[in-house]
Amino acid sequence: MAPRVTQQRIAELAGVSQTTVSLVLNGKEDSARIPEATRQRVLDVINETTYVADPAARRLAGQANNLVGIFTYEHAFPSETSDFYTPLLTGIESAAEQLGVDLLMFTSAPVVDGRRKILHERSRLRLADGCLLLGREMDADELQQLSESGYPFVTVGRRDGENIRWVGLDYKSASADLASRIIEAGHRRAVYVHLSLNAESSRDRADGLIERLSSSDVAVETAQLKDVSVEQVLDLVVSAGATVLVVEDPTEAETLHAALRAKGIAVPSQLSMVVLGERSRPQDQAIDFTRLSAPRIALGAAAMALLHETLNGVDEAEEGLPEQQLLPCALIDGSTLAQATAR
Amino acid sequence: MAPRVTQQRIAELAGVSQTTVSLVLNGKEDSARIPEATRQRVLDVINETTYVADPAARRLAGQANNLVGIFTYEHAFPSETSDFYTPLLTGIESAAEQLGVDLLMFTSAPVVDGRRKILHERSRLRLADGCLLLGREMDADELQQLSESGYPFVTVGRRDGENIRWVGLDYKSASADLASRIIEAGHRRAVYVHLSLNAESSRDRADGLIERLSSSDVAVETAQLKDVSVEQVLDLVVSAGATVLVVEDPTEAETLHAALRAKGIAVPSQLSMVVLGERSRPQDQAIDFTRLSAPRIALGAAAMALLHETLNGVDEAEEGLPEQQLLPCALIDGSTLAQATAR
DNA sequence: CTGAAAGCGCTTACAG
DNA sequence: CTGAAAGCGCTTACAG
Repeated sequence: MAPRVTQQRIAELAGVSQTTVSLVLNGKEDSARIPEATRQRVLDVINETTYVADPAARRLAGQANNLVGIFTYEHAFPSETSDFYTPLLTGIESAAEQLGVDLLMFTSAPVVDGRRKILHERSRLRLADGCLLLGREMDADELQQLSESGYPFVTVGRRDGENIRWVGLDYKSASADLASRIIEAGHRRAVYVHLSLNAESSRDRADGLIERLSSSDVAVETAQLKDVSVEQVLDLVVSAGATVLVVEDPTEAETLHAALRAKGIAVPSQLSMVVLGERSRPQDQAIDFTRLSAPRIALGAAAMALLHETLNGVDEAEEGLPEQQLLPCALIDGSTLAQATAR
Repeated sequence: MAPRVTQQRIAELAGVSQTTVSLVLNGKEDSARIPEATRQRVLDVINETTYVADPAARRLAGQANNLVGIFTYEHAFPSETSDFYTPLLTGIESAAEQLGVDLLMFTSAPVVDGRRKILHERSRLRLADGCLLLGREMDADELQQLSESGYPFVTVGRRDGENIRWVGLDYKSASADLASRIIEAGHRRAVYVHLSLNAESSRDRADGLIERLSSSDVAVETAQLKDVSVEQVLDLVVSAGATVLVVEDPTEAETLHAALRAKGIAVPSQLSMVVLGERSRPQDQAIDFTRLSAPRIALGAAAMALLHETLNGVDEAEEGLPEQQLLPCALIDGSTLAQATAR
């Protein structure tokens, strides 16, 4: 392998000192004013050699190196999770491009039980200036520890816990609004199929939905597909006398919709369905559910912007971003919520 | 921000020198043998403080960077291109994880006319040990220049040009094999709808298909949907008297299939269809085309492995990987290729 | 067995 | 205007 090009080498080629090269690269306008001729000579050599300052050395010497880490608790790219991560990464990528930062994906973090550990013996988090944390569920202790270490990070999604910067989605309000529509349509009994409530995003949805429904005395039975079968969910719908089935996860919603069809139960004429999320690619939206639509691309971009501000300070003209921010979700009418009818 | 915990600090707490701490952390068994008692005392302090060695400093002191760059010519994550990049990134990610390297996505490269330039003024390519290049079409000059600079890189996909390391897919053989099936089914006239032939992958498919068909005197008319409308393609099929429509891109194939259905032309009873690719997610495979299936996840992983070997040398026990390698594609029978019938 | 010291490639006061 | 030098937190010969 060719020996690494260093500032020292650039300096020799340009006939200046290593300090001058560094100054040309990072020179604040006010500090040392290098004559245009010298400056140009150095820049020419740099271009010829495609030299780039060693990020590790820069960092050690106390510089930000425009490297933002991305830590995903699960594999980021497999298709099973791509619905979750892809839109977030889309937003992050476009914001990163605009801000001129590169993205460091921490793929080397060991995966234990299908999840990555942030803080492990060989954690390389500090190679990046700061880090974006993505995942449905995060370990609160680990987050707290990271926060106390002073390492700058922003989580994508609301998190419980003190002093953590995040940008999340206002699932609670949107779920409550959907509950209102259910109430207005005259439904009195509902079944709610949700994911693990270990995730803040799932708790927020459950809270918003159930609080609102309960306040109007709508009865809600809940279940997790992790624990019970599709069959059992349908049985629950029948035994509870529910006229509306609310489902958190859009993929599970499609599974349930197919099962209902197979059983000859028509949606929404015999049973209404409301979904608290949607598939990430419009063309994959098989059924036009009455649902909430989360701005996940915007979420990724907003998280990136907040981290960038945390690292580089507030832009002069701008106001500072809030350290914790909830983005509103849209409601999609869809065609699966009908007036309640006696069953 | 809390002051960073350093080896110096650990050393003070454990009552040893900084060197000893370092030795405890990285000590090769054979070099310095530290007594178990000292060792344990140091480890205890490290555990209490959750100390992690600064990777930047480690790197500077001569430890491997373990950073592999990913350069995509277009945005990597938007859903329009996700079918293309996602499976590749899946393979890259899992290989990276296994090899213990992190991934540096060059999102800061300026996008000009929807494509990124590799070599620009502030190229940060050298942040990474080496780089994987992804994209349907690449600028041959740019590639050559990069190659001459001595920077280690591997392209995902076969490339024309000297001395370039790549892992590609054997589209040519697979397309020829599909052509053989078309011939065996008795077809004498075909229409081929392809993408821009600027890409090696498209040229390989066209070559394999057309050479084989021509060798059996099967007539082939070609068209690009970029240039002509769906309507015009259907007209071409009719005017050419084709009994089989071959399509390179699976998404375009679906569009054409829908147009045929709308026109009342049944596939395959009235017109056979063969596709030289497939959607990346099985569940998105709307129609069971007779097609070729490219191992794109394996492709990503193989490219990563080749780059890693380029950077770190050949593993002792192993044989070296070839610098240029074509992976075989599978043929899927599907249900859209039938015996030719007079029209 | 253990520590002082050089050096990795940078940035940034500080002197000329 | 320009460069010598200290220092960032490590690893690793090299001396005790």
